[in-house]
Amino acid sequence: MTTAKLRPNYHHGDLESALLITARKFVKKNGVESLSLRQIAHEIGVSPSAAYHYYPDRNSLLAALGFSLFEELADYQERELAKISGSGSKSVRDRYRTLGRTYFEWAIREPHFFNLMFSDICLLDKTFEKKLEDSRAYVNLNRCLDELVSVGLLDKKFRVNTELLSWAIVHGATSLIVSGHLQPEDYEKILDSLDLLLGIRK
Amino acid sequence: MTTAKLRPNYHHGDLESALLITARKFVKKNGVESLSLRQIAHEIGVSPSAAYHYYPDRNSLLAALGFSLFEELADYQERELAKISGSGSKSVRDRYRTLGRTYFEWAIREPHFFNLMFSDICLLDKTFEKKLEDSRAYVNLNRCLDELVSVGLLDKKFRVNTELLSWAIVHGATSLIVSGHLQPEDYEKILDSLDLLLGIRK
DNA sequence: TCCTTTATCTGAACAATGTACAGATAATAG
DNA sequence: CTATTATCTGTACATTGTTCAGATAAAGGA
Repeated sequence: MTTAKLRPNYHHGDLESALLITARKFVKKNGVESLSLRQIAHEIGVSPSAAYHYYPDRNSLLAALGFSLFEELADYQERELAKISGSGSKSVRDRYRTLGRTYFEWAIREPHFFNLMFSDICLLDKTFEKKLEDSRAYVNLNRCLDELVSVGLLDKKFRVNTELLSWAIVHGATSLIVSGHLQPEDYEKILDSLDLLLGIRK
Repeated sequence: MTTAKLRPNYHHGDLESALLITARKFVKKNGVESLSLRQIAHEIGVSPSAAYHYYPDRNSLLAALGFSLFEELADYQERELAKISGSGSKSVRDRYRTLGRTYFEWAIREPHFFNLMFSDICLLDKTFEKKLEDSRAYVNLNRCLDELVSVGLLDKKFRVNTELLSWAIVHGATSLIVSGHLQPEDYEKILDSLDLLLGIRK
């Protein structure tokens, strides 16, 4: 505490990130629907309308949170990737699997986060405009697929939109499981089915 | 009109389905978030609390709507399937493609419906308990894959969880496009990428 | 040091919402 | 014709997102 204040939160100091952190806590526990700006303000110790100095409305705060969650996911993926050393064909294959597995595990662990990230709240947000090509997760996936080619596990002539296909499969399996239409054990089944079709033995 | 009434909606006659139909209209236009029980009641010409005789709360009405939308999707798919006659390898292949294409087109045309169907509002609903195996769309997919085998387009030994894989790919592509992370034209790219890997020429 | 300006937050207000509940009303059965 | 039951009303309450005029503290200039 730098200075003693009569009203410690009148000038909070970093209300913007406090809002984000508290919003994250609420969404993590009970999902997007349950998030209340007033409850957040109350928890921080600030008036109901204080948030409007930083976010024009409730959805803008949620969109900002959604954007930061993509960064969190990429962080997690990169931490897990770092555990796999080497550049041999086995390591590259491991890294490719890890990208999918971490995506899935993240979503299972934090389904409310996953739902926010792909909800229409985040759809039209300016923050997302730079989009895909700059997204770290997407860059990592493309790099990994290129490594699969250079290591001989994927023929170069088949490397056409494989990043889109990979994402669609992993995201589709994950989404169907998070939404309760498939079971968690189906994730492996789906990947195994693909491997079988592609003639890859485990 | 069977009988002239002083208050035509006091005993509405079929309020339950009127609620569903009106809820459908609201969700179709502006999505789940915007749905208001009071607006629905007002549009039907009934008091704000009338709905509670049929649905315990707002989410229950939405879940019932979600369930009916799966039926609608299956209806649409079956109408499109019926346009393809014959049982030759070309017709079977067409039918398989049609199942995916209709899923995708339905979602693009009615993104708010798609979002509701796979939201957690529908997650814990009793109506969904019979689940997958009874779902007409899922039955149709399995039947189509079996036809692919019997017609020689898919080796029997590769027919392991291919219904899960097919659903994951189509659903994943669709979900990423509906949520704005991919573009509509990426749907074909994803399917083409898979065909390329599987050695299927168009 | 004092005064002005600017950024930040308050507090009261408003309309809309989901939901609960006691009672009114109409259809139905005896 | 009457009693019963299903269906809907009307009122009420707490909560929410959002607005806006004004209070407060910090920063900058003299």
